[in-house]
Amino acid sequence: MPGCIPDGTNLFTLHEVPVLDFMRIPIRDVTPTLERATIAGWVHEERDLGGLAFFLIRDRTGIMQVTVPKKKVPEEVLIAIKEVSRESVVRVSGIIKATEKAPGGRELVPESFEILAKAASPLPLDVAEKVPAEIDTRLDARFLDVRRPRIAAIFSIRSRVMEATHSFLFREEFLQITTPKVVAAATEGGTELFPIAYFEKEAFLSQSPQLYKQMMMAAGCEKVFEIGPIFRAEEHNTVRHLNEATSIDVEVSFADHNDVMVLLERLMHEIYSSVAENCTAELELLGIPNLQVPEKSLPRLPYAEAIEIAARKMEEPIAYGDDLGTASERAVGEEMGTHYFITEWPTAIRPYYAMPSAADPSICNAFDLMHPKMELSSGAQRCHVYDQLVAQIKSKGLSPEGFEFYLKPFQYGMPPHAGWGLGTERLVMTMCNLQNIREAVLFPRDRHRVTP
RNA sequence: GCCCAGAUAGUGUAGUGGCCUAUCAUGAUGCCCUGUCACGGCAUCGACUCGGAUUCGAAUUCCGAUCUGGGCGCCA
Repeated sequence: MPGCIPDGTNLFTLHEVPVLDFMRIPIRDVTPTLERATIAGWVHEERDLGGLAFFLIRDRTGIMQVTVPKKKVPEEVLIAIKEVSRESVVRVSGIIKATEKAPGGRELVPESFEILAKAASPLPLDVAEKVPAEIDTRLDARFLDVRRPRIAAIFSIRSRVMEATHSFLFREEFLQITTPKVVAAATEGGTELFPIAYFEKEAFLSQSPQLYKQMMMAAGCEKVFEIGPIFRAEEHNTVRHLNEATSIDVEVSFADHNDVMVLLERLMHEIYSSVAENCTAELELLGIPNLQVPEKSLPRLPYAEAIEIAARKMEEPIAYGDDLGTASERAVGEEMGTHYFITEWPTAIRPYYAMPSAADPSICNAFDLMHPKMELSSGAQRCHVYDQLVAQIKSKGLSPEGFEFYLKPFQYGMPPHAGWGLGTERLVMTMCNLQNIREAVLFPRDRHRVTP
């Protein structure tokens, strides 16, 4: 069978797609030992030397050279290679030749060269990366941008991050849930919400699944997770904020902050290990040949000590009770040199739902997971005692009436619980050493961008 | 929300009042080339965000608009 290799690795035969016309071998699987092959992909580069022309054909699995000795190929092939443009989709069949002169030690000499879809020119950006493109140009033509192997590698890694997360949490017997993204009111207060038109009612896009996760604790589910979008209507303009982000959210019953910190550091270790093991080619493309896997156990840095470090290393004064700004985060991160937790936060600067410490109610059982360059996750043991929660809402200057649907489960048997939310984009960004968080999302939503 | 910066061929850039019918690279088109791999050579094509002002003269200075990038706050 032409176009099929002996072990049946062909993608299409594997899935028994009856369109035999498209039978082709993934480029990665074209070895010098094959006699003939059909490949399909995009024209990455062309080099015409006169009597001899070279085409680099790229599919998802790799790039290989098609060599055209013009005097030795059919007339139709000559017509096609004259007509074809860069980034057109082609299907090429012919003889495989082992040769040291070609990348990968093999080349394809075509007997047929079909143009399946011609690409217009000029291209909105240079896929072969001879000329760089700015992030804005790239996002406008994201489909072309992602054709670049280096960019595709980011999303391959992101996919692996999500797979590792699922697999870890399922192994830990978590229940995967999905909760509404259209909500009636603020869940945490503070951050701005996107209002939406919802028939005759007022509604918003959800900024966090937090309250729903907590309700699932009252529902007796004990261990739940959700990976989904969160929306924040802040008009920030930075390389580490998005208005739509993907949150990995976890909530666990009969657990405190220490338990879920252990869960989080184990997850981080597992994600990094999985990427290091399964994404070697992608990491190589991104210039990270040796991905540093964080230790299974990460340092716990009490907030008070973080403030001390920041105060020592920074020009500007900072005192206990202040929020850690960007500069102080970096100063502390530099000192720590690894992922770490900031623990024992003052109750005054954390949300109403954080559980105050039994030993000292002025600090609470909240924590942040930090990468040396930025915050990745925040979490806490939640307050599960109804009267105490109402009191805390009031002490933050909020009105309990606005939290009726949230408070109700706390009156009918809410177990003690704790959880966290982890920013997927920030995780991928820091892991891949990306300079802009928009690199870590296919179609970012920022202050100015709603398309594509 | 506050602050800073920027906008020149499809893409990435040079340019600081006349030397700009605008530089370089990449690209596209045509010609030459049988081992390229950032192929090479020759020729051609293609741009100053918009509006106003200053000036003999503006890509360049000023004002306004539009669009964009970034810093801070806050956060994932």
